[in-house]
Amino acid sequence: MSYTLTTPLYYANDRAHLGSTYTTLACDAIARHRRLRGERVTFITGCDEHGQKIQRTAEAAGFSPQAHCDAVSEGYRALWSRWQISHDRFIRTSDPRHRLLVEQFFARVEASGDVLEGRQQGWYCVACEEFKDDPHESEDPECPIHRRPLEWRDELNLFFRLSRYQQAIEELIRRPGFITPASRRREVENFVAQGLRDFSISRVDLPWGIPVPGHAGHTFYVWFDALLGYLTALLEPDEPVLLDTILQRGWPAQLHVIGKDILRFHAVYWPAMLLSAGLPLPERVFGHGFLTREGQKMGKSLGNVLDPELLLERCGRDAVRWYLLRDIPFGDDGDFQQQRFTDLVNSDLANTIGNLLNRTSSMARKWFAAAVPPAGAGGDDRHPLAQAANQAAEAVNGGLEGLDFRAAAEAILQLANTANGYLNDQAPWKAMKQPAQEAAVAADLYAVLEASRWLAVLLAPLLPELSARMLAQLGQEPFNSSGHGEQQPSDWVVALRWGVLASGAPLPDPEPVMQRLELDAPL
RNA sequence: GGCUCGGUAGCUCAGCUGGUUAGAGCGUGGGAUUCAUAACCCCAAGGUCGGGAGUUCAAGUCUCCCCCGAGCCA
Repeated sequence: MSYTLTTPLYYANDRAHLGSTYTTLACDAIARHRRLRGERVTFITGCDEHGQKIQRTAEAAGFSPQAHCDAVSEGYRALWSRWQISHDRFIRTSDPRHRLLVEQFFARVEASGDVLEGRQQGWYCVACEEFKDDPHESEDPECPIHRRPLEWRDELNLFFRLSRYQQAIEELIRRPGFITPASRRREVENFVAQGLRDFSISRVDLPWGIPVPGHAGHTFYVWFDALLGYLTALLEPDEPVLLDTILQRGWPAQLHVIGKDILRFHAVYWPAMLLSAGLPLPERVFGHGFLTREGQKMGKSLGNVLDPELLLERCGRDAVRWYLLRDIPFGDDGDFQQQRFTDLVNSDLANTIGNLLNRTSSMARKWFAAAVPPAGAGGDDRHPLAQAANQAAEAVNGGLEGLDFRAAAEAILQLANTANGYLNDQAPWKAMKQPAQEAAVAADLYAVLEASRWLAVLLAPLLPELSARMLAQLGQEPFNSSGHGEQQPSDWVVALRWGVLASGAPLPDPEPVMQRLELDAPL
């Protein structure tokens, strides 16, 4: 069983922003969850490095395009490493191996008769790297997205015969579950229903690109080669570049996670290209929404960009991951609100979950020789908390499978709430003052400690670090969900059983597992 | 201009095929408690469900019109 998932290959024009971080964090949670369940995962990310926009940005900064891309992609790599992203592959489309693969892919497309010469004439937005259809203003048209002047182009290009795949693509996008969330499907359907037109896959006079074999002066259009990065990424770093090998290395992908803006490339152009090359299609394309900040679009002009580096430094990984995954329905647009961010992190993580573990461990230590108390009835899997834990686990697994992080997070919180409520109802601190209540108190504390352990286990895919800290407080080993190093794939599944904590096992000194966020200034 | 999706308590959102006093979490106010990270637990306030008209015994839930926001297309 192998699961291949990808983030977009981020355009190496500028440094990473919160949006790419968001996408990558979400994919990381999915990848970790799959690994924890024992699946072999190939989690791909990387950078898309060709195109005129990058060439110009590099030139403007006085660098060669390659040097510029080296720096930008290194920035991404370093950032993902700081966020502890568990990707298996980081592909750069300026990698020489990628060029070899693109050439092979193109040869197949050409052999299928899907490459045509044509004249491309029209207004071009370099920032979009796209031709714009019929700008109505006759003079000085602007790109509606970038509000920059469009450039007139009139060139002989190579075209991909997308029109030939009209029917195949219609069938594909009709398939339930191919485009998710379903709300985005209609948009693509409408686009396809208007009739697919051949699109140009090469540019002339663009040195910063992969040369098209057999067509001197042409380089590949950036989107054509970028998507192929998903394939190159699958090859082992040392093996020969052979297109067919990818079928043994995890292609087709199970999931492409992308921002909603590039849905069309992934749901229409990309499958058609694959069909032309005789390769199987990805199973699912998920287009998530965008993040705003305090209700406003983030942008340089507004000066309200939230820098992922800064966020990480001031707030830490757990807090940010939690907020983004737990509060923003994955798929919808979301708004980053600082007040809500700190409220939720403090309430959910520090108060509800962290404090539960802290208070329980503290009582157990105080009254039961700094160890896990005798389980008694607390170890029975019909215990109310055991049932709550099982329900939570089911909801977490279901939620994560369906890419509904919010549902998963809420299920975890519900278990924590139930456990807190149980503790208050049983009031062991009162019972301990009564005679002959030790066994009952022990059972209650055992059950709540177990529930806390389940919380830690269930948090592992979402917040691996908090999970590890909680497990340490319970004297348990953390889970390795990164895919690197030693791991027993089934450990996590086995851990989802009531009664794993061994009575008498020592409990370490309690220490808050989650600090409250105290932000005195806007981020 | 055409089409799509939203507009429900301060905030984030649930409310299936229309049916008792519209729900949850966070925030706010009060109470209780002391095991704990001034945490946990309990209770409460509060919303004419964007506006208007209509269908119906009955509409947040259906129809039409309008307003606002987001998006796709032209």
